[in-house]
Amino acid sequence: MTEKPPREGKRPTIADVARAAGVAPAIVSRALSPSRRPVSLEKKERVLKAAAELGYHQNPLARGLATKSIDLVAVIINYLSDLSDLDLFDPLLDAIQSLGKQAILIRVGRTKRIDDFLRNSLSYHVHAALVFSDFADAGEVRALFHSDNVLMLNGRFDAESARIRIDEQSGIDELVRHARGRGVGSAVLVTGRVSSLVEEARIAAYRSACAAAGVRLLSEVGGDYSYGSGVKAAAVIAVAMPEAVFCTSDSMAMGVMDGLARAGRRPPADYLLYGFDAVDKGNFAAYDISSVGFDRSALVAGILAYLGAPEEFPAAGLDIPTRFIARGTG
Amino acid sequence: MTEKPPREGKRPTIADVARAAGVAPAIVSRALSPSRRPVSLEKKERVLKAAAELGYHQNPLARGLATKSIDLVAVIINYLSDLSDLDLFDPLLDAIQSLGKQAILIRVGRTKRIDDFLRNSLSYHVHAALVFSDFADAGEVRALFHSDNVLMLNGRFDAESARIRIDEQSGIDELVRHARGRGVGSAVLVTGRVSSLVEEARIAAYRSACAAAGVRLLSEVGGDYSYGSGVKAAAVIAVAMPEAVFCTSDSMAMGVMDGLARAGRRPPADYLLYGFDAVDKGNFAAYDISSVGFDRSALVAGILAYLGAPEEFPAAGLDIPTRFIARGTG
DNA sequence: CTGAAAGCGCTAACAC
DNA sequence: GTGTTAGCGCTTTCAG
Repeated sequence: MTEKPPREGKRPTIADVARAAGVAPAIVSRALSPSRRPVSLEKKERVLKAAAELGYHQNPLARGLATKSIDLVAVIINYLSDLSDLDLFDPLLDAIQSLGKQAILIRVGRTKRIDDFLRNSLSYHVHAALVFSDFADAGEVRALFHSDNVLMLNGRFDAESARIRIDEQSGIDELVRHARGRGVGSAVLVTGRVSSLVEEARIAAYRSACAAAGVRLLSEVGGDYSYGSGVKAAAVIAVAMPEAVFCTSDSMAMGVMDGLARAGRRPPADYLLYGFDAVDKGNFAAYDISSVGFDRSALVAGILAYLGAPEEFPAAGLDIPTRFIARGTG
Repeated sequence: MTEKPPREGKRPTIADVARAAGVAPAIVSRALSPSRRPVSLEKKERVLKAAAELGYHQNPLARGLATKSIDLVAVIINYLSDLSDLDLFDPLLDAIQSLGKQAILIRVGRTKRIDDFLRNSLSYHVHAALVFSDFADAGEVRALFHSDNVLMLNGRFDAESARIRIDEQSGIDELVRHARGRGVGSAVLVTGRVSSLVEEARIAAYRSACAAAGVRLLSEVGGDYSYGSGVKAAAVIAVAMPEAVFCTSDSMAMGVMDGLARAGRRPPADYLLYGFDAVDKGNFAAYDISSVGFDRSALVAGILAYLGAPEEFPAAGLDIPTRFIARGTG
């Protein structure tokens, strides 16, 4: 790292490199461009040498202003709080960076005013936006971003938007059939934040799967995806013990398990327990919870494909299938 | 949202607003600036009205180029994988955004070439960088960033760098004394990635605490902070069962607990088990692990103070004390 | 208080 | 293949 700006205190610019290499600034721009642009080999080498000696680094602000594009991907989430987030976002960050882009993580929390986060922010100019948060539909997001490269992963897509959908119905059907096969006639469903479209669809999937399999849904208990809310739900469930408990997150299932253990009820002996997400990072021996999962690397690969060539992404979107994953509790 | 750019397909610029309001571009710039700059109230109102009608949004790239600053905070981490990361980064993101800034998350993984991620990237021009990853020391990071606002949170600081240090020794001393008080004479230490400076210091703290308290450290078993590595470590530990097991992460402690349970050994009856981090999100009933923790909101508050006014940050850095948190296993 | 003009550092278009 | 020129959209002197 031979840092040696020509003018003290200022970083070298393309003009400095041009001067040092004895060429025009435009030549430097071309020589340093990743795509092959017309420059003689000899000059290119001179430029590269001069740039290295000066410790030159391109100013992405200036480039972004000139090209109207920037290698930044906005990742819009509600929270970073669930165990399953670790499984997903760590490899996702890696994937984004492998493309030479960087991720700007926007956590909208429970506000509905997503544009407050974007007003005058860089986010307007990102290469692409990955929308996991359900607090925005496709139209809103498109209006918010300068970029049209918006990938909806929250279920709130429309005909114009690129999307990846996790097909939860398939895995849920399988799960409920499995429970039925083990003699379950009635069950309780513990839900997450019901205002979410994804959660709404998930709940509907459980209802239809239960109806189809002949499992009676005794009640639905509201939670917030968290372990603590599962523990709370257990208090309600314990009153009229069902044969099975379906939870729309693994964390809640863990909570239910511990909550019901206080009442001396343990799966799978006393009831069958099912989670959702099939998290790796939370697959502890003490909570060996049967669940519904999908291939996360397939999701990341899909996102990667989108980021690499948004225009070639299938117009119909991508569907990632889910499947039932049998573990110890059901 | 009254979007109505004057020229089709292009976002309105400051010039468009100026034209609509019948003033000069400079006036618009001043009127829209957050800091109070000389503009007559009447024109300011005209500008604000015109901007709203046109759906004008400032272009941060252009502003950044002109002002050489941008409201972006780089957060540099190794991985996003531990349970404790959820406890920290969710509130941290919230805090950064509350300042009107956005976070760009840089995951360096196990590469040592951190600058590969930064080369020609926006990161060079961030308002500040928060360095959690230990793959860079203070000097390297300062050289990498255009900004001098680098906050070291990885222990690798020098006299010039702002820093927040988690004082782990205090909590570890307390923990070991606690174990000694319960009759522990010998113990095994399960460590994380030892190439990390923080981990190195943590290990040293355990050694000195054990020496001081009169606890014999039988051996040190290498892990990688993860649950799985804890399970593996248990196989080694089971051979010569110690009176206590100290782990440098809660996740590993959970793994050790499950691994030793296979051999029929359970804490606290058969041995005492201690973790590190005192994660909230992973504080499950089945893993009620005694641990060392610190006030995460104090850390976030410290970071917030730094971001708000880096130059006023105490030159001596900030120390966050840790304390022993007694739970069920020790 | 106002506005013209000069950049910030880079790329794209156009001549040569 | 090369160099010149003209912006990208904004802020900031600096006269008025």
